[in-house]
Amino acid sequence: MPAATLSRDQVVDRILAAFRRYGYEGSSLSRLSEATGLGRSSLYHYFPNGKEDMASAAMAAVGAWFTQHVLSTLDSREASAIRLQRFAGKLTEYYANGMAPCLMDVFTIGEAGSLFQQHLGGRMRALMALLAGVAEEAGVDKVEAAVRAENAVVAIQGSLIVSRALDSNGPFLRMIENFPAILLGPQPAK
Amino acid sequence: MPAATLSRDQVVDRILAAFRRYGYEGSSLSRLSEATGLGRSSLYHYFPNGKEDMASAAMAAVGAWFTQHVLSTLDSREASAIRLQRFAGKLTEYYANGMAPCLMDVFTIGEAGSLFQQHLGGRMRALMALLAGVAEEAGVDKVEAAVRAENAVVAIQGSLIVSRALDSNGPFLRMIENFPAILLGPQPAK
DNA sequence: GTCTATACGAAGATAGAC
DNA sequence: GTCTATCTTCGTATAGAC
Repeated sequence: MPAATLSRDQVVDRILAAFRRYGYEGSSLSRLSEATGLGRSSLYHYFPNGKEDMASAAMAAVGAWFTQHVLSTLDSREASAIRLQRFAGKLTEYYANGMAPCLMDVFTIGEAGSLFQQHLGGRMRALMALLAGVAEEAGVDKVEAAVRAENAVVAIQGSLIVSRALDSNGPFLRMIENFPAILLGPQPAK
Repeated sequence: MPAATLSRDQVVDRILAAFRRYGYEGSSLSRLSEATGLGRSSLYHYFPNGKEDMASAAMAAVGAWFTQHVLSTLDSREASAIRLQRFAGKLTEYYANGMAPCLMDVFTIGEAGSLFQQHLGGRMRALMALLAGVAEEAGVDKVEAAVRAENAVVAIQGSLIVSRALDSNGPFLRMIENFPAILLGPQPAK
């Protein structure tokens, strides 16, 4: 019933959603077919190398979305705290308030790990570098900024897992609220 | 070739290792058979309900190991900081210096999520309660102790993911070093 | 581009001999 | 308890018609 004419981008978005939800091995072609409304043959038309191509496309799509909507929030002339707040807001959107898994987590498990580890590592490093940059601009020492950027991505990923395990988005939302302080604070005192 | 006579516990340990490494869907019976050195029939002899039974056994095994070796470190009359340091040491062991995934992460993905979410939630809550208790004993306010316990498990889980994504255990080891401070510190200042 | 059909192996599971 | 054999369904992939 998703029927009719989905653009390729829309197809990839649905594939991405399936991978995030079911993982790489858990996303069978049947599920991907169902998720996109496309028959197997159509899927192979778009992605000649099958599942691996679909996963690559999903990675590329999430990369583009992140760059456009999330990372771009860090690139303005406003105060660091404001930018980080906007950044956190976009994270909240992307992670569906903390209940949607991160592809960087899901794809480090199982076969996908070996297939995409390098790519994932690059993404993670790039994100950390950007966040460290924001902290530095706010006057944080270079070394300390790198530490805090690492703490920030650790907090994002960890809060997603804990939220899923508890089936409650509390941990994620608390992380989001505290997010600017992770990078800028000398300690929010809470 | 692992051949001969593995005890049931040893069998379960190998099954657990496979699940942590390949995830639930990624751990096919073939892989589990190979990992244990047992044929399919033998696996079904030990685990009549197949893969789901194996996963339950793995969860139970990791629970027992954690209780015996990790959680027990929190239960002494020594200073909180000392206990947390020992706790962190055991975590390091369990997570193989940060390079072995956590079952709580892996089993929140895909089908395993629906099968074991409740169990996982209970474990996560129990762990947080214990850690919060240690912080309280050290004089941290009850509400703040709960927040810090949550931050602690978030840091554990997040650092594992970031370490895997970067293919470097740096993030995990830094988290371990800082672990007591997460619960006790008014801020380690770095 | 999408459909139907089909191939083929893998996955999960069971039966029965030993 | 383990082995061989078997069964069924599923997963991945391709061929060829429309």
